[in-house]
Amino acid sequence: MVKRTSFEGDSCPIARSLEAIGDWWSLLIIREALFGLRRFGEFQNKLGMAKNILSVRLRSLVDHGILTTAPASDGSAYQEYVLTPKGRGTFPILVALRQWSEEFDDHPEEIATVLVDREKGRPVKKLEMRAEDGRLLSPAETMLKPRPAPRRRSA
Amino acid sequence: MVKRTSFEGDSCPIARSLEAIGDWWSLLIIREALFGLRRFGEFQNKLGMAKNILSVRLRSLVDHGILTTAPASDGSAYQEYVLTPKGRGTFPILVALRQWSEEFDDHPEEIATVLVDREKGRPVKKLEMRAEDGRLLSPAETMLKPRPAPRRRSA
DNA sequence: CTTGTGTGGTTGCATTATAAAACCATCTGC
DNA sequence: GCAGATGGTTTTATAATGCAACCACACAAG
Repeated sequence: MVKRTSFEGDSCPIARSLEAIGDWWSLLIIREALFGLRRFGEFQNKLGMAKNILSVRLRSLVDHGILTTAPASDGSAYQEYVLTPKGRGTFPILVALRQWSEEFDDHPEEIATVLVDREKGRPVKKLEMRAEDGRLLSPAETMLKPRPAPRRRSA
Repeated sequence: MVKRTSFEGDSCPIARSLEAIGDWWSLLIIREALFGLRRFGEFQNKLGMAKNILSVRLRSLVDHGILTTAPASDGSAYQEYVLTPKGRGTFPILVALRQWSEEFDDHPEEIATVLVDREKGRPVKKLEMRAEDGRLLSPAETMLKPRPAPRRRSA
């Protein structure tokens, strides 16, 4: 087989995430969905992508439990694509991508929008990683540990 | 042209990030680089990917300023690929991807490792988004604002 | 009921990206 | 200088992507 390698079954959680949303368009579709887009035509218009590709991606996102198809909403007989909790859970990923661009992009002046605190209108802080006890952690202060054995039948 | 659409020049910072690291392999290469891998063969062995693809990806990452080629390190006349600050800045993205998988994966028992606080050995908390004044923010408490006009020649 | 229009796709075909394997150049040890 | 390891490039085949054309259905007007 010469097909694109799949990360399904890989034990690395990063690879597993990429398997679901690691392609060219999925995260942008999710971005628009977080913004409230729901209809096929809305996505197609906003993203300017080919309809067949959009079709395939939407199906894939539904298969991965990120979107779900709702029968209707405004009376029309068409269906809509709405985010599941899993889909909404990608928000930190999008924020991290956004902040990386804001911090390191070679042409930051071309970035059109800033993510702000709705209440104060001020930019949000960089994502913070904290220990269980609340200490702020740098990458160097973390490490990977083998997953603890799953406790059996003890709820 | 029928080539893959490029997000270069797009005003959305998420699209701009994806332009650099939004493909199948780049984030995994970066993941290994964060782990300390530096040599072509190390990447190739660890990731099990085709050498030509690795070659293309490494070049692309270097072009995007995420990796840089260091002339040597252990005396051998080969070059190494090391992360730039921009490259190390992707850490939160990888953490976000990891945590998303940990929280929503259909088969979490297949995930091999946990990211822990090095000092205590306890899992790190979920990434937190905070306002300038320290308030913890949910997605709904944020919004996008047009980028403030760049102040000209005022330092 | 027939025609027209908009939405939501699918199909066909050309182009590009990805993958495996073979190949090649350079370095390293001897 | 020869054998093997390292670090790639080239070749060739398959899969993914993108555009355009097409089709199905709903709805509205005439």
